[in-house]
Amino acid sequence: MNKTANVTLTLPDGSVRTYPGPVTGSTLAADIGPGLAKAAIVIVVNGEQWDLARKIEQDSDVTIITNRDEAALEILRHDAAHILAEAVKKLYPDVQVTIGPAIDNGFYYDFARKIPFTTDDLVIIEKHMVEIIERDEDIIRSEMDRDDAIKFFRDMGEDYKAELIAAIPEGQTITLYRQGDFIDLCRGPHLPSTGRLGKDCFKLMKVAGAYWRGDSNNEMLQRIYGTAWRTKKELKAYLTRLEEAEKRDHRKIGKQMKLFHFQEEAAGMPFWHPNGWTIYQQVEAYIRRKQKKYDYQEIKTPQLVDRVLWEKSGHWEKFREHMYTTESDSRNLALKPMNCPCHVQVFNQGIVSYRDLPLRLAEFGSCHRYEPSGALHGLMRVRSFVQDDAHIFCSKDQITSETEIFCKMLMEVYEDFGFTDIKVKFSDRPEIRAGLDITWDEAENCLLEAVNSTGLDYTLNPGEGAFYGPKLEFVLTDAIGRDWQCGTLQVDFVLPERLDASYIGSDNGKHRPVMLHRAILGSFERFIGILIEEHAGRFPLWLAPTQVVVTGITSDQDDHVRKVYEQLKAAGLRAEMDLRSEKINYKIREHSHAKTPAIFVVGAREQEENTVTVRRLGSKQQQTLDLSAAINVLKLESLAPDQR
RNA sequence: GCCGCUGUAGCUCAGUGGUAGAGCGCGUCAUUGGUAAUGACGAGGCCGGAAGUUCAAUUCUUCCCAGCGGCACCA
Repeated sequence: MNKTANVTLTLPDGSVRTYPGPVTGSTLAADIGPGLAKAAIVIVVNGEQWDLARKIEQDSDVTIITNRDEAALEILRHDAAHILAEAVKKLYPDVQVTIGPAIDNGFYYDFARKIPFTTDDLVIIEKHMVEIIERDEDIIRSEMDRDDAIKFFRDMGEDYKAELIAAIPEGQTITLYRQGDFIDLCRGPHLPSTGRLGKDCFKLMKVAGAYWRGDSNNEMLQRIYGTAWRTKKELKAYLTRLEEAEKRDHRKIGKQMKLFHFQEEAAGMPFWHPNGWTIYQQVEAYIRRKQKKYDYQEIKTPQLVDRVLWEKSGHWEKFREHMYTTESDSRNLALKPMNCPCHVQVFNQGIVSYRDLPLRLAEFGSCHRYEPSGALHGLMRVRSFVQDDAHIFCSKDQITSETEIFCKMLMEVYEDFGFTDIKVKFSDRPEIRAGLDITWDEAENCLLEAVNSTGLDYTLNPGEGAFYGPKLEFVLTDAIGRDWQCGTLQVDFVLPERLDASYIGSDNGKHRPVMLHRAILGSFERFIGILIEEHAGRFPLWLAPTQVVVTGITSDQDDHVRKVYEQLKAAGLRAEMDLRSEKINYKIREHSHAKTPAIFVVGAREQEENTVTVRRLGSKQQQTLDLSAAINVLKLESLAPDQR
């Protein structure tokens, strides 16, 4: 290449700068202005992020990324990971560094070390990180030959790094980054120097174990998590957000509002209390109405089923470790972990005609799964749960229309619960699966065609299908931006085959039906957990365990309070009364804390006029209404969204 | 299941090698008050379970169980 050739850089606004030879991003930024030079983080060269110090030798389209850009976050977090690694390496020379990527909201780094880190270590490491930032070391990129790099790291005693390099495909450039005397294998890019990460913009959060390369057969490494932001203010906002999320934690609210509890003797299996069960029943009644509307038939199937059926269905082979079993009458029985094989048994009774299809069988099926102890998490991951499960038995040419109808139903349900931000994922065949590849080809094509015809946007989730078929997964986003996968639709050609389901077609011949497994809420337990966190316990009236509390100003109104309470009950409202000889302030405070949506206060005046003074949760306003008017307002509002 | 941390009154938590304490809640009594805490008194604990060390264990050690934070798993 001609060394003196001009290099012309084109900026996003179309302006052009020409240099007499290779030029770095730093130089370009400085030429444009000192402000930009200071704020610049990396430069995007023809769509690829480059370090500012890297020489651009060809004419290129470039964009300078500054610390004001969202894209800066990832780079900065990645740097934070390197700084963490340098600090740890310095403080604990016996560790081996492995990998340390940027993640949502922060970064982590995995270290191989015999002794685990303690939270005290974190404080020390954090201090040392601040020192590294204050030293403001240049971060220097270099390239190295593959074999040299492997030897280089092996000689340093960094076997994990050597293993990582060995796994990089031949021919790919291996880049190293050096800051001071710390060198790490890294794709980059990085900030120009360690000082560019604000010393008060990051925080180490927690230590945890993590398997080397994410494989539970491998040894466990020590992972340190941190968070990093562009400004101190952003960091603070993030920490506040975490605190807010913690206040919504359904386990905490579940205790406060007496919704449910767990105990050792039944780990992972909720005990529903009256308040929680009220919510549960509302949700169930709602779904039952929806299913009726969409022509589902509800059934109920046994809890304990002979192992033979699970062997036939294929579940035994894949999931026996996670099934509860028992023995009785010299039969091996398993508590059902799912409902589908039982639903096929219902389908198989008698002879089904093509005229009966699609046949939609729904069950609020109570299932048990022996989940690994470490997976349990409040209501979100339990060992006993109930699904809003249903199986649609149909012919192949009904898959598309059934999918469309299901998607419509699901969207209605989510909207009624207040979730409007829904993502769809398409999961195709997993590595371990049942059925022939041609069967999978067909199932995947059918489902793809179906989802395309719904017009919904979806993303591909490769290899994440169920073992018997591909699936759509529906992910909703809650009030504080967290995603929850709830709904699912799975196309299954395998189970009908295995359990020998058939129907008589118009040609008078025997045909295999297709099974569509589908759920909208997923499990009631988990969905209610999500609702608790979504609403932070302040449920809309139709779900609230207690909808209204009536109380008097003095005990002179006790009889009247009882009458109002009776009228509320007669109106079908979930009412309570509070006759304690406490001051009104005290009672208001207490019922507000209990998140009761409405408080009716009746004093001498209200009793006289047959009115109530209404105070709604979240408002300090009060309004005096005729009793019958107040009851009507609540009655209307307490209707479920599908009943309005 | 794996790594780490935690387990004390109904709840939230303090504490100690010599068998325990606070606030809230709960009960009793007084108080009858107009929209986020009226006061006094009182009752509550096998300090997660089992072993071990010790004159003595809630405290130290080991194992188990459960919870929490991650990892892995999730039909």
